[in-house]
Amino acid sequence: MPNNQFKRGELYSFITGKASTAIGRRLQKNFKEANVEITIEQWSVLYHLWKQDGLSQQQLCDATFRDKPSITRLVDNLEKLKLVKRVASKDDRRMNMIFLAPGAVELQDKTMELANQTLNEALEGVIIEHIEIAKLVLQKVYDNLAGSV
Amino acid sequence: MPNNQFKRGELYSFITGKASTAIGRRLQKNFKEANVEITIEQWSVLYHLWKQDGLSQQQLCDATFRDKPSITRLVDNLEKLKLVKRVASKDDRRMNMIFLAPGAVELQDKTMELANQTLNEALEGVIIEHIEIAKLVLQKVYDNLAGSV
DNA sequence: TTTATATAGTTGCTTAAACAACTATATGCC
DNA sequence: GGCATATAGTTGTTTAAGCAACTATATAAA
Repeated sequence: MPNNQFKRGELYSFITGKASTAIGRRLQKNFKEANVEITIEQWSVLYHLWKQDGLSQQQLCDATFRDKPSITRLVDNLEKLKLVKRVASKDDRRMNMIFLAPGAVELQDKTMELANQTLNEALEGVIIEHIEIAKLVLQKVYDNLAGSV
Repeated sequence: MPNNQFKRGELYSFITGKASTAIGRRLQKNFKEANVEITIEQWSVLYHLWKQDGLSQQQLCDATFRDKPSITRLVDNLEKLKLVKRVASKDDRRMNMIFLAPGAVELQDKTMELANQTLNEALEGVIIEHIEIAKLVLQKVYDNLAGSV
C-alpha cells in the first residue's frame, strides 16, 4: 500500500470524526429539546439493552466499543438515574447482569424516534447508495483497527 | 425524506463514530510507541498551526470543531508543554494569537508520518473510490449539521 | 458620547475517555 | 488440593467535551 495515499491537507478531516461528533451533538440537542435528560453515551448503553436486556458489563464493553472502567461509570450513572439495575449473576459471581428499569423502557420509543430523525437531518441530500458505501468503509476501518487496539 | 430510511438495527453503528474513535486510539497508540508524548487532541491543534501559524483561538475553534472553553484548555496544556505560545494581538486586544514553539516544529514531520501510517492501517483493503465517497458523505453530514449546532 | 450589542477568551461544573493498578472469582494444570 | 493464569469489574488519576456564566474589548446605533 502506497505510503502517500493521502495528501497532508486531507488528513485531519478524515481522522478526527467531525461528522460523528456533529451527529452526536445534534442528537444530544434533540434529546434536550424533547426533555430527554440523558447523555448520548448513556443512550448508547440503553440502546444495546433495548436490543437485548440483561447484558453483562463486558458485553456492553464489546457492544459500545468502550473499556471496562468507562462502562462501570456509565452503569453507575444510569443506576443513579434509576434507568438500569445491576444484578449479580448466580452462575458467575464475577459478573453483573444489567437490566433495564421501568423508566428506561419508557424512553425507548421516544429516543429511537429522535435518533432516526437526527440521522435524517444528518444525511439530508445524500443518496442511499453513498450512505451504504460510507457505512461499509467505516465498518472496514473499524474491523481493521478494532482487533489490536 | 422518508422517516424510516434507517432500520433500527443499523442506527447505532452509524451514529457513534466507532471508526473515528478507533482511528484516534490507534494514532494515540502509534504516538506512544514512537515516544511522542502528546494527546491526539493536542496534535489536532498543532496540525492546524503547522498549516498556518499564529491563528487566534477562535480560528482554532472553527478549524478543530471545538468550543471556546475546549480550545482555551488545550492551549493551556500545550503552553505547559512549551509547544505553543499565546501572544496578545496588538490590533485587537481581545485576541490571542497562538504561535508554535520550537519543540512543536520538531514534532511535525514525525507525527505527520505517523498519521499517514495510521490512516493506511485503517484503510487497508478499501478501494480509493470508496474512500472518496465516504469522505464526501462525512463532509456532507458535517455541513448539514455544523451550521446550527 | 453613551448605550446596546457582538466578539474573544476564561472559569466552574458535570460527564466521559483512557490508562494503570487493583480486588475478586473462575478455570486449567500439576 | 494448590498454584498459575485468565476474566469481570472497580478505583484513582489525567485529559478532554460541553454547557452556562462570566470578564474584557470592540463595534454599531442613538
